Amino acid sequence: MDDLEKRLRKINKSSVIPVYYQLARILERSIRLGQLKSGESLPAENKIASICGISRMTVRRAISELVDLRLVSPQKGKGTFVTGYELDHTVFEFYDFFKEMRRRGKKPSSELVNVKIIKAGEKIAEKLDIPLNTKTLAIKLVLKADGYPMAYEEKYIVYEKQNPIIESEIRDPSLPSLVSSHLHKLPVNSCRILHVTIIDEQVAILLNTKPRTPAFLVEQILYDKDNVPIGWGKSIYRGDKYKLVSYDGLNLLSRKEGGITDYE
Amino acid sequence: MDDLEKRLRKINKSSVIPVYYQLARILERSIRLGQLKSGESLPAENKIASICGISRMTVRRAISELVDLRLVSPQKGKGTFVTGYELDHTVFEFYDFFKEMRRRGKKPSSELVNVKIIKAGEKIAEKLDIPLNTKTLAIKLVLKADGYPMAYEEKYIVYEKQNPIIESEIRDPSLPSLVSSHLHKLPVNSCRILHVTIIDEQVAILLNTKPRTPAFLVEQILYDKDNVPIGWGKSIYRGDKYKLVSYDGLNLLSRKEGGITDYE
DNA sequence: TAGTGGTCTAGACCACCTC
DNA sequence: AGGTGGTCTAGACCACTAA
Repeated sequence: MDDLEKRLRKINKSSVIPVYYQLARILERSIRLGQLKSGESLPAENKIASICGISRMTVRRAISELVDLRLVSPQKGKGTFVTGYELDHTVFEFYDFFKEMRRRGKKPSSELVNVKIIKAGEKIAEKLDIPLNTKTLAIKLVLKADGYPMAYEEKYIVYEKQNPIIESEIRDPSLPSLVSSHLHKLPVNSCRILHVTIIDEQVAILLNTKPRTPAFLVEQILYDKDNVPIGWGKSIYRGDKYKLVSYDGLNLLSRKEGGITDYE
Repeated sequence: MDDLEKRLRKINKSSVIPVYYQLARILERSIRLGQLKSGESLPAENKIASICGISRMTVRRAISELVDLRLVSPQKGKGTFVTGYELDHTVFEFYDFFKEMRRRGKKPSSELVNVKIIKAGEKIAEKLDIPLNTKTLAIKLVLKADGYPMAYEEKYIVYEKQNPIIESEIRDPSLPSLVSSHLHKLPVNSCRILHVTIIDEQVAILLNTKPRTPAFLVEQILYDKDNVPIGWGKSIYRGDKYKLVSYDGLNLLSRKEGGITDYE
């Protein structure tokens, strides 16, 4: 408590480092190192402001960073309280295949397995909330990084015959861009579901791997602004080539969250 | 452009809904519905302020929400620009087993498979960065929800003989709390890795499932404030009972990110 | 030089909570 | 009534960018 006050007084108002940033780091350290314990409250905003000799708005800016980090939660009329220890809450970021590969410095490409106009079967009809046998554009792709097969993807969108199918768009593995270019409807909401699955024999051949190995399955449903489903896709990522990584904690360098990375 | 101005003028300063919130939603809609396109810039902060008749600080508060949503990225001296279409960036939240089950309204429990002091083998020695054969506390658990086995967990921490092992702490499936109670060292950083795997025969028996079915494998490494590893654990979650769900997009109700959910 | 975003101030009023 | 966080203002100075 008293200890914290000492540290608060060390804030350097004429530093190039912003005051709100210095303050946020002081408070973050105090919490993460256990000097401010879960359930305790921070000093009042006005008190911090007067201790540090800064404006209350600057204090609030610092505290809002701690709120974003879920270290602290303010309660109107009462105070700002340190929340429970948060190393057991993790966030995994997940990017589209092309973005992810570019991020990793690898060259993404896609190979068309086939494109068909099909009549919606039970599963597709349910996912897209359309009648059975509605004409549906079905696209199957193998996704590669530096020419090496990494993932397999199936995408389904309702077919509009007036719109030609452009191959370059089909090969782009982003369902949102495909949907918006074919349907001229904007996907505004998206739901993604991450499952585990086992690679079957057909996909194993396409991915040049053994059947019955485990894999990530990412399902994506896109909705327009009226929450009508307009596209559905599933992607199978080789389990031997992917993992999702996430870092949490004090050190700034490791705060950056990871995404899919090589698994070796 | 002109259209946006019209909407900006509609802001109601005497509403119970905060001005910054109204403004953030107007800008968010304009971006998500494609009226403000990727690469375009928002009106300058001062301009928005004068159009709406509000303070620049309030405008900044609104824009900072869009930054958090990754819809927009401000550039010093130039302007604030709409970023690329972001339905292809997903965040999966992941909670500890106990927290997750309570969130779902199920009663979590754990069953000890065994607790041993072992000599670190190659794998553990490498993960914890300790010499081979160092005494290590090894804990194996089955995690249950409403009595039904859902996950299997192994945890390893360096053994300190002066600290007794308390069963209630062992059964708590949170590695951070286990480490801090046994070692009296605070875990300050955490690294989690999400893999896919296949359940082997021994685990299949414990989880009352068939062997060779797919599962999530979550690895966690904990570090103290000097970035020395102080605990390692792996958890295997039944692939038929888990999925990670995430919603993105315009609608407020669906903005809330999902976690692990039942898979039926 | 003019315009932009980044930081910061010193107030203000409010709703909420506790006493 | 007094303290707390939530919102908002009307300025200010700065560093950066572009013409």
